[in-house]
Amino acid sequence: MPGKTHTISQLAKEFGVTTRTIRFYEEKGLVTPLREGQKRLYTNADRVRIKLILRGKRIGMTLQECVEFIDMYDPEHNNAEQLHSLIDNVKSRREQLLQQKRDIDEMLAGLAEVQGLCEASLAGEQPPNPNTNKPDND
Amino acid sequence: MPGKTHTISQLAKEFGVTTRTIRFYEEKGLVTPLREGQKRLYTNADRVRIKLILRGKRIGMTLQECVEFIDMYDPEHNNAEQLHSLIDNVKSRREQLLQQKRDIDEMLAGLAEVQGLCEASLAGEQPPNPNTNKPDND
DNA sequence: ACACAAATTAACGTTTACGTTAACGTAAGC
DNA sequence: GCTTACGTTAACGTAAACGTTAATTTGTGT
Repeated sequence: MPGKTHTISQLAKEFGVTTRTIRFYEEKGLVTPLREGQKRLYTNADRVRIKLILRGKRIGMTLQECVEFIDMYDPEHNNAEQLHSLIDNVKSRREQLLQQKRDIDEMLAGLAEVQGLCEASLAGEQPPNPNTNKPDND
Repeated sequence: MPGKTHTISQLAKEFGVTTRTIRFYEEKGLVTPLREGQKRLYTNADRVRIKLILRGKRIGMTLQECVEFIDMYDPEHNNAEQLHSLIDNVKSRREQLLQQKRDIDEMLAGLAEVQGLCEASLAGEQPPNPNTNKPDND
């Protein structure tokens, strides 16, 4: 008993994607909703998978990477070898995520700088000369 | 006098990309290196542009978005209207970056959980039952 | 019974970001 | 003088992630 299920358009609306997108994920094997005749029925687990996919996409992961990420949660990894490789995977993922955070922080700093220049330029009179503030050298 | 310049393969090696990639960025107008006859000469400013492009890509920006980002630093925006729209742009960019940071933090939390399960499973005897820890419901 | 919204499959089109030859010029080292 | 490494343009190929018709089918209200 899958509890409450959702239609494709419910989920599409909830997540701000098209139904085509969700069906595309199914084509790629990312979700496998139940069927009631022709109609797709999405369990809450399906919903969460889609949520995780979209979260991954927001930070630039490919769909394949999203799947790999989600699959880490699955109990398919029983023997020690697979567990070790999974842990390695987790570690490199973490490195990558931490790098992304550094990148984002640098960008945020850059944005703050730009915003400061803009506001100063709007407030004061001197036309801005951002060249001295441009990222030129290391 | 552009100071020290770099060849395409120097930069390719430094950034871990192919020369094709750098030439592709030129095709798209993202960098415009000097020429010495047929050869491309990259100034340090070019180098930094490429660096910023690759940084943007790491967090999932398209090349076009990277350009828009970099262009915020440029002194092309003189009148008030453009400055205001630039500030708006900066603000929405920041929102997006902050969302990405949240996404990353959630993923890091997920990874920590997975790693914990793995290590527990390797240490102890009980086969893991990650179902109770899987992201099932809200 | 009939309209109409919402679901379905199927297939082709599009954009992005390069990879991959091909075919050739140039400069350095031996 | 010959190889080897590195440079060039030009053009075609490709994988990812959908968008976009098109041509039905199904479900719901009246």
